[in-house]
Amino acid sequence: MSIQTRRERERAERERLIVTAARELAEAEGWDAVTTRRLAAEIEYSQPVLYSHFKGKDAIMAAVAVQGFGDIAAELRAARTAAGGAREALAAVGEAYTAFARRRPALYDAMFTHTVDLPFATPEAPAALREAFGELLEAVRPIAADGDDPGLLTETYWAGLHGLVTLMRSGRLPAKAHERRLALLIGHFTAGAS
Amino acid sequence: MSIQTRRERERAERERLIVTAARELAEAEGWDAVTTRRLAAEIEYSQPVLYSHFKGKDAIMAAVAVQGFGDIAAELRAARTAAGGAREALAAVGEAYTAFARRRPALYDAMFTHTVDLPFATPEAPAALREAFGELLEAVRPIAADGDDPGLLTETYWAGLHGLVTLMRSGRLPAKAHERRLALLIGHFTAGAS
DNA sequence: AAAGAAAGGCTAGCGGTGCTAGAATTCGGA
DNA sequence: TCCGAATTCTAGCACCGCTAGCCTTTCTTT
Repeated sequence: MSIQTRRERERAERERLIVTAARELAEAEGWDAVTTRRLAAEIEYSQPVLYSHFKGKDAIMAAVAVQGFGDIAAELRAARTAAGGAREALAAVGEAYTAFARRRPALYDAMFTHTVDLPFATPEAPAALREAFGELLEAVRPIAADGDDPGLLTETYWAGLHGLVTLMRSGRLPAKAHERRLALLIGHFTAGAS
Repeated sequence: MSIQTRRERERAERERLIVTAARELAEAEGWDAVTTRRLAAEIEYSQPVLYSHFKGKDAIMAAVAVQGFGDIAAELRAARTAAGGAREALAAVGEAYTAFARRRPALYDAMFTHTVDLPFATPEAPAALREAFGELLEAVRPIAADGDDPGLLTETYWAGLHGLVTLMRSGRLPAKAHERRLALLIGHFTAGAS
């Protein structure tokens, strides 16, 4: 049994190596630079090894995305719990979200832009993903008006944040006034709340 | 001179043919199906002909996008002018925008998702693009509070709409509750307006 | 009308992509 | 020590965007 477990351990380690290499390469040079050949060279194995771990390149990106959900969940939680009132918490979470997107664009793309076959708004979604959404939800819930579904309101707020960062990163919105736009979004969502 | 003008006319016609073929192919089978070989076959010329009209595939997509801006501008204007009050106009424009995105996803991607080197928030932006944004602006302006920059508010509203449609189309938001999310977004933007 | 010049489109090919079949190698167990 | 099984690699497929250079067609000039 010991040999078997060692093999499995080494295999898991190599899988982590692949995901880490993909993430670092993407963050350093963008996803276009992450080719299967390049990635194979990076981990010092041949290309087909990648396919014994993942179904294809998209699956590798999905694994990177899951890592990212863990990261952003932690950052959102830190921002939320450090804030004073409900208004401040919503603003802090919004700022943390857009800051994450701007600081780690490649990771953000894997998580929210690239087509990926991860289950999202279902119970089968990865734990890290549900946790990240949960942080948004906890920040939105206190400012939800009576009769508003907090989940739907969170999705709408999330869409606003997502739209801001994607339009800005593609050059369709000038980065200059980002803070003011974000303030407008937050202001309209907190209008009439305590 | 007549020969020269005939040549130019034929050349312009062929250019239109390329853009139309690209748009139709993209709308029928998605942008992945739009390869230079496929496109060349569609217009019954060889590949290099494409490059005598456009710098590359991205430039063809940009040309398709510009067509799309004209389309959406017309639809937004129709929705806005048909609406009664300011609130209704904002809602109508929002609904028209998301309906356009859902009805013509490939076109929407070329316009708002795909990386493209069109100038956006500058005076050099294509006329159709500025017109489309202008329609949004005219719908938002009446509900802007004193002290709010209408342009920035429009950009923020636009980001909300864009976030909703992109997250929904990538499967990250369930399509089911789209109308309710849209209503929430519109409601928060019209809060406190006439 | 014939010859030269210019313009335009085509064939063929380059270097790259994601992915895979099948050979070669390594390694544990008898 | 040898065999069988698991694993890794080499080599290659079909496709991508793009381009060099030949060849045909068309216009201009003598």
